[in-house]
Amino acid sequence: MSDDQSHDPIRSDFIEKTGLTAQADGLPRIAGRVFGMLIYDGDAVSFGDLATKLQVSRASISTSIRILEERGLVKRMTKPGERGDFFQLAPNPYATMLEGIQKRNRAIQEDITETIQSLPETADAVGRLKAHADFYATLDAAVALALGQINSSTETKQGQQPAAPKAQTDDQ
Amino acid sequence: MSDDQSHDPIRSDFIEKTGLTAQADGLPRIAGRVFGMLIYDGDAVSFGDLATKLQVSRASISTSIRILEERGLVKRMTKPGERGDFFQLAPNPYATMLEGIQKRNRAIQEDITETIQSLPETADAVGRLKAHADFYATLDAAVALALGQINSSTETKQGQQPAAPKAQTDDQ
DNA sequence: CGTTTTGTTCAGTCACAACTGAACGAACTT
DNA sequence: AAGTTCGTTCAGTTGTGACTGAACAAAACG
Repeated sequence: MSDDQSHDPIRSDFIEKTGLTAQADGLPRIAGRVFGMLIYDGDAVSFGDLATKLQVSRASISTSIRILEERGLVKRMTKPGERGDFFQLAPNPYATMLEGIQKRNRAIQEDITETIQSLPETADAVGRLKAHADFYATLDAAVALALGQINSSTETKQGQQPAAPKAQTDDQ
Repeated sequence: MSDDQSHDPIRSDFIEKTGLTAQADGLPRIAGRVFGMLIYDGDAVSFGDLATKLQVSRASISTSIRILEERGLVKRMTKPGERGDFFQLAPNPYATMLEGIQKRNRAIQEDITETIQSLPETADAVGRLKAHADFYATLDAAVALALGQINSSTETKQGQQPAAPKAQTDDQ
């Protein structure tokens, strides 16, 4: 076995950093480490391996995986001969992440817009609130652009998987 | 006094939402509420008023203000006749926020790049790590674009303040 | 000068979310 | 059938950070 990565310091470093980044993004750190491990290792990883190699309880793996699935970043699968569940990165996780950011920005922007509308136009807060809303609008435009780029570049690089842009997986 | 905003439900609603948004961004909620109050009320607000109107301890105001100052979002000032400190939004807070995001994204991207470089090119993780780095690069480009837009639009709207684009404040 | 106000700091409290172990149902093995 | 293994769920623990009150130094009052 040429790839017993258990003590690869570069690998564990990367995984740890991914965990911290995720934590700063409001995810549990373990979820970030799972994500990092899936990026680094590439192929489908078994549930048990996640728990063992990351040295955390299976309960933690379960909830972390649930979160990552909810966000559309990870896909659960099975292997023909094998017993348990396996996991790998979802087809286009980065686009999905951007969509999440987009959704959030738009919700905030909407909130501010509603505030403005429920205010008399003469109120002197209106100008500043509009600037605030504009900020999110600009940010949204930028994210939309990034999303376009990422989608087009993945279509080019990988053979085009069906790639349904709306990707309605039957999530619960 | 036509502007006793103490019981304006729209106002407190906005301030509360700003607090929640800030919390999701990793700031203390009270810091977000201070920020929201400064946006809504516009003019310089005294230290005491912040504590009183937001109904929190002065200690909380102190630390929240410190954080907001460190991030360059709020400026401390004094009023000629008055006793204590006053606060108002920094000149271009939204640009500053974007710069913060930019800084973070670039740091992450750099980290990933270093990981890639310390890896043999043959390692099959390299491709996925590059995609990961690409994600942050694309995001960075988009944020840079948004930053450009925001800077140019504020230059247009407000009279142009010196607006030093690099704005080296002696931070912390 | 002494007294009051102002803002910061620090120790302590509190709330909350991450994480764990144990209990559980479901599916597989024998 | 009994016995494993697997993943989820739930109760309990733990760790962390927000927030407060009190103590404090500095400045403004009288």
